[in-house]
Amino acid sequence: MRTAARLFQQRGYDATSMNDVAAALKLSKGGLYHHFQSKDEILFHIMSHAMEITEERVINVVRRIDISRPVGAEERLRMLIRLHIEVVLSPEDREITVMLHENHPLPPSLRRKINVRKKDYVHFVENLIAEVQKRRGAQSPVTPRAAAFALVGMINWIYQWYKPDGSLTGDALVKQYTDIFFHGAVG
Amino acid sequence: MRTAARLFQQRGYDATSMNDVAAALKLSKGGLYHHFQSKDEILFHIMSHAMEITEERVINVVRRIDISRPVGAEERLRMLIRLHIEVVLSPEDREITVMLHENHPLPPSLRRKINVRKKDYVHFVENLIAEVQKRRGAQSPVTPRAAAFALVGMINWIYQWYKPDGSLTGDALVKQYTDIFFHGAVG
Amino acid sequence: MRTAARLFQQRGYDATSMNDVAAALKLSKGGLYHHFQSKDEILFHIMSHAMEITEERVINVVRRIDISRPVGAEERLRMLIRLHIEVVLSPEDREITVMLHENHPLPPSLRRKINVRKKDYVHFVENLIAEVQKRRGAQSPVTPRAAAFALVGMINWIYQWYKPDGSLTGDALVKQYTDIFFHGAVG
Amino acid sequence: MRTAARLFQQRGYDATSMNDVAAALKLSKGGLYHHFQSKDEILFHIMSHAMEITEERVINVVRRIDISRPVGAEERLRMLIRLHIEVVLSPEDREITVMLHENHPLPPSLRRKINVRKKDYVHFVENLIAEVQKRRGAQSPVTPRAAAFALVGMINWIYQWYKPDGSLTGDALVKQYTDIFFHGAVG
DNA sequence: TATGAATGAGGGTTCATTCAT
DNA sequence: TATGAATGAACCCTCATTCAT
Repeated sequence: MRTAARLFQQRGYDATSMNDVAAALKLSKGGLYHHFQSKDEILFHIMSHAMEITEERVINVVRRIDISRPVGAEERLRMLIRLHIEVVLSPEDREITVMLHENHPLPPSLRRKINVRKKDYVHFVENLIAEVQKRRGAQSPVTPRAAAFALVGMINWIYQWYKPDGSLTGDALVKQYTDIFFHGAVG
Repeated sequence: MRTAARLFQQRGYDATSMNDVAAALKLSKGGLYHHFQSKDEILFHIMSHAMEITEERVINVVRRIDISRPVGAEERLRMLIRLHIEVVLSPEDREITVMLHENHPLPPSLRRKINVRKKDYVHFVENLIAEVQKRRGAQSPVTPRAAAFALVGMINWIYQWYKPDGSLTGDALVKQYTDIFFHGAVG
Repeated sequence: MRTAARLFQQRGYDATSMNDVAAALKLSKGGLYHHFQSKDEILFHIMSHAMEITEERVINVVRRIDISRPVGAEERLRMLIRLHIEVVLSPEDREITVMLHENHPLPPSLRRKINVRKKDYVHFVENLIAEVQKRRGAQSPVTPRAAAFALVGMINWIYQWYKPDGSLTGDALVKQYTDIFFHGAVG
Repeated sequence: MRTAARLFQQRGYDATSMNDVAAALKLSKGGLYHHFQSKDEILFHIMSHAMEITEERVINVVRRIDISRPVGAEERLRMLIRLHIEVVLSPEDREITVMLHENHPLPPSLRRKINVRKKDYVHFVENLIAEVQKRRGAQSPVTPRAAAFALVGMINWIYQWYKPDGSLTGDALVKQYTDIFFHGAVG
C-alpha cells in the first residue's frame, strides 16, 4: 500500500494502472484484488493513512506535550509548525501525505470522510492560533481562520519546490517559516 | 478552450474525455481534432494561457506601474499580493489558473516549458521581496526565496478552501494575507 | 444485430462475449461500441425487435384481417395459432424470437418494458379465446386466461424439440396443435 | 446444493459466482471445492437431481399405482398431469426442476446425459397418451408425439406466469389443464 | 475439512486517435 | 471545417480454479 502510494504520487492516480501496482508488488492483478476491493479503495486507504500520520505525528504530539507538562500556546504553535513541516519532508511519509494535497477522484462518500478530517485539522490549527493571539493580548487584525489556512497552505506547498539535497536544510526551513508566520517575511 | 479548462478543472484532466470536451463544445470528436492535434496539446494551451494570464495580470501590471510612476518596493509587493489573489479568485480565470497548481500529466518537453515560467514567476516575487527587505535596512532572518515560496503557497492554496459566497470578501482576504505576510499572523 | 441474436441464441447470452459479436461482424470491439452502448442494450434491442416481429406477424395480421373482412372469432383464433407457430418455425426469425422464451439478464427497467409487451400478447390471446367461447354459447369449464397460457406455452415450447428436417412438416404441426387446442389431444 | 440451485435459478447460472455460492453456504471458496470439483459439476448434480425428482414424483408414482392396482390409462394420464404440475408448483422443488427448462451451459457429454432422460420422460408421456387413444378406439387426428410435447410444453411454461398467491389455486390449475388437454380449451 | 492467498484468462467498457467522406 | 465510423490498446474488475497450510 505504501508501494501504491509511491506510484500514485509519482505518476498520478489516473495514470497508474492496477497492473502497475500489482507488478510493483510482484503480484498478479487478481492477487491484488484479493486485498483491495477496488482502486478507489486503495486510494481511500492511502488517504486515510495519510490523515492518520498527520494526526498522530502533529496533533497528538502537540496535545500530549501539553498534558504531560503545561506549555505556552506559542510554543505549542511553534511545535506544530515544526512537526507539520517534518511530516511533509519526512522521506518515508512524504509520498503518502502529499497525496492529500491534490484532489484525487474519490467517490463522494469517501471523499467526504477525508474532507471532514482535513477540516478538523485546520480547526485545530485555528484554535491554537486564536489561543496564541489571546495570550498576546494585543488585538490582531488577522483572523485565526485566515491565518490557519495561510499556514497550512504555505507548508503544504513546500513539496512543490523543496529539494531535500539542496542548500536549505529542513531545520532552516522550519526556522524560516516560523519566522514568517510569527513576524512576517520582511520584518 | 475555456470550456475544456472548465471541464478539466471540474472532473480532472484524466477523467475528462475528448468526447466530453467535444460534446460541451457541441462539436463532433472529429471536429475537435481540427482545432487541436491532441489532448495533450489542449492541456498545454490551457497551461500556457494560465501562465499568460498570471504574467499579464500580475507581473506586467506591477512592472508597468513602476515604469509609469516610480513606486516603493513595498507598495509594489502589496500590489502583487492583491493582484495574485484577485487572479485566483477571479470567476472567469479561476478555472484556468487553478490548473497550474496540480501536476498534470504533460509530456516532459511541454512540462518543462511551463515549469520555467512558473520558476520565473517565483523569481520575480523573490526579487521583489529582496528589494523590500533591502529598503527596510534591517537584517531579516528570512531569505527572500523561502518567503517567496511561502507567499505563493499560501495564495495558491486559497482555492482549496475559499467560498466566494462566504462571509470573507475578497478584499478582506487580501488585507488579511497582506498583514500576515508583512507582520506575521499573531502580531 | 441479427448476428448478435444468432450468437446469443446459440451459445447463450452470458457465454457470448462482445469479442465474439464483434468478430462475427468483422468489427473491432471498439467499433461495435460505436453502434451500441452496452451489451445490455444489444440484448434489449433484440428483445424489442422480437416483440415487434411477434406483434406484426401475429397480432396485427389477425386484427387487420378482421377489419378488411369480418371473420368469425374461431377462424381468427385458428389463424393466430398458425401465425404464431409460423413465427416460431420461421428460419429467419426463429433465432430472434426464441430469445423471448428464456429469462435473460436484462436490467430491471428494460426487463419491465419487455414484460409489459409479453403480457399484452397473452391478453390478446385471452380475449380472443373468450370471444370464441362466448360465440359457442356453451359454458366452458376452462378460463380464457389459463387457456391462453397453455396455448402460448405449448407453442413456445416447440423450439425445444422440433426438427425442421424431420417428418413432421410445419403445416402438419399447425393442424395438430390446432386440433389439440380446440378438441383435446385424445378426442 | 439446494442452495446453489436457488441462486442459479434466481440470478442465472452464469451470473452466479462460486463466491456467491460459497458465501450463501457460509463456506470459503476453497471449502466449496472440497465438495464439488467444478461449477459444471454442481450444475450437473442439480440437473440430475431435478430429473430424479421428476422421475420419482411423476413417472414412478404412475407406474407403481398401476402395479398395485390396475388402473385405466386415462386415469393414469390424468394422474400424470396432476403430478407433473404439482412438481412444477412445489415450493421446495420448483427452484430445482425449473432449471431443466432452460438451456444451461453444460459440457456436451453431461448435457447429453440429461437430454436422454428428458427424452425418456417425453416418451413415457407419449406412450401413455397412445394407450389412452387406443382405449378410446376412435381414430384421433392427433399424434401422441405432438400431444406429448404440447402437454409438457404447457405445463413447463407454468412457472413463467403462475403466482402461488394469486386467485388460481394449484388444484384449479390442474383441473383446467386436464380439461384443456382432454377436451380442448373452447369446448 | 476447510481456509485464504494467489493466478491467469477473459469480461465489458472507455478512449485518444485516425480517416474516408 | 466538420462528421462519424472505426481502431487498438489499455483499463478496471471478475471469476473459476489451484494450492500451501
